[in-house]
Amino acid sequence: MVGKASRTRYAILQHAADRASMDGLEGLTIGSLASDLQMSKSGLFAHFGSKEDLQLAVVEHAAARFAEEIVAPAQQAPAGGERLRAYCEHYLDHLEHSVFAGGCFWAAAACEFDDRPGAVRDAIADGVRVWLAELERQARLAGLPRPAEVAFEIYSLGLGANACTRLLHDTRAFALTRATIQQLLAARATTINGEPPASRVNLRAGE
Amino acid sequence: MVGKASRTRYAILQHAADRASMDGLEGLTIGSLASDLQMSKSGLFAHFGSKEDLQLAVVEHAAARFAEEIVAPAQQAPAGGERLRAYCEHYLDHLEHSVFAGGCFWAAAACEFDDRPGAVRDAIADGVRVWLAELERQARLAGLPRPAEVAFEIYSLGLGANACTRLLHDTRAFALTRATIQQLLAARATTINGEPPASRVNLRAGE
DNA sequence: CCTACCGATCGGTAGG
DNA sequence: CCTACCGATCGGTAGG
Repeated sequence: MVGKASRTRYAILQHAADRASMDGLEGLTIGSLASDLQMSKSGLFAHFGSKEDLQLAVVEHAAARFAEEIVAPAQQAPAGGERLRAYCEHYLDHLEHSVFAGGCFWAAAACEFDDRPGAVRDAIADGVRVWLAELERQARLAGLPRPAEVAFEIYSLGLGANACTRLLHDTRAFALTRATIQQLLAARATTINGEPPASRVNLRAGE
Repeated sequence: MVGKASRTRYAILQHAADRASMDGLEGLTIGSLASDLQMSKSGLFAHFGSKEDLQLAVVEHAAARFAEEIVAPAQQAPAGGERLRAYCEHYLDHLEHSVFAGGCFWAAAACEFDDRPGAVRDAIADGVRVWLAELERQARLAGLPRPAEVAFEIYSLGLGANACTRLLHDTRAFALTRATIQQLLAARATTINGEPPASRVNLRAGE
């Protein structure tokens, strides 16, 4: 059974991740979260030992949501190039439908904590590393040359899409990102500068 | 003559931009800035009318520094593809040499304010728009197809390079970014999907 | 989960 | 540019 306390905790984390995607993890305050959720400050605080523990719990929660909404659905697509496209598509959908009110939680968290030492930063960095490693793995399975470059490019385009839509309110950003990713996967799969891809056939598509 | 007050103001803004690149514009506090600069709170505050005015002044200062250190030096290169490469090179140098202690001020500011309405956000968005428009202009002068895509890609790779170095402390990020940009400019300049570039010769190189 | 409270710090002001 | 101060809010605690 899922206890009342854990349901309350989930509701706190969901709301906190939403707020953090807009105002940042440091912008979260125990007082304003409590008033949003109609609890007392100390009632909310009792679920966590400190503000840092709250921030860590929010990062964990956001990782679970990312896995649920972007990584898991893409497992339907065969490994390699098609799964890479599925990741991009689900990521853009996630942005387009504003799963978190402030766009990509990870883009916001990475920028905010990239110069602050501590456990929160380490947790955010781990999440980003896992994502980059998975992109690189699929690029390699797709037989694309320089898979680390492909992973870096796709990751970067995600950051760009998030920035263009959130900051510039540029509605063309989604189409632009889709076109750019199509373009880059096509270009990479083509012989360029005399370096053909290792294989055009996805040998491990069934794994 | 440059008055004492304006020199003090410059010193405040330089230090504030440095701090903001690490802790964000909202993380700036009048008290900590004053103590860093060995002034009284109200002494520092007197240079600005409010915290928001201070943030706006910091954004303006950062725009001037970006123009000085990235845009101006690249004017040495001929317009078009070479200038695009020069922009990338100077941007990466700017990151590599940590002109601001926390890496790219603009990447940090864009993430932080992308969901907060107000004058500060508008100023940041304007700065980003100017940069994207200049990248697109040079891509067009270079005769590259889809200049808006090229601009978006280069902008995104800058965000990626900043994130990889600051958050992941990944020292390969600079080389990876340089390689990726070389790759993308080469791929774009090549006939792909039956669409040749408008012109391989930079007709307006002398402008 | 609550009320009631703590010391510290916030942005900002008065008056010089 | 300074000292001295304001009300509000911060993270966190005591005690229940």
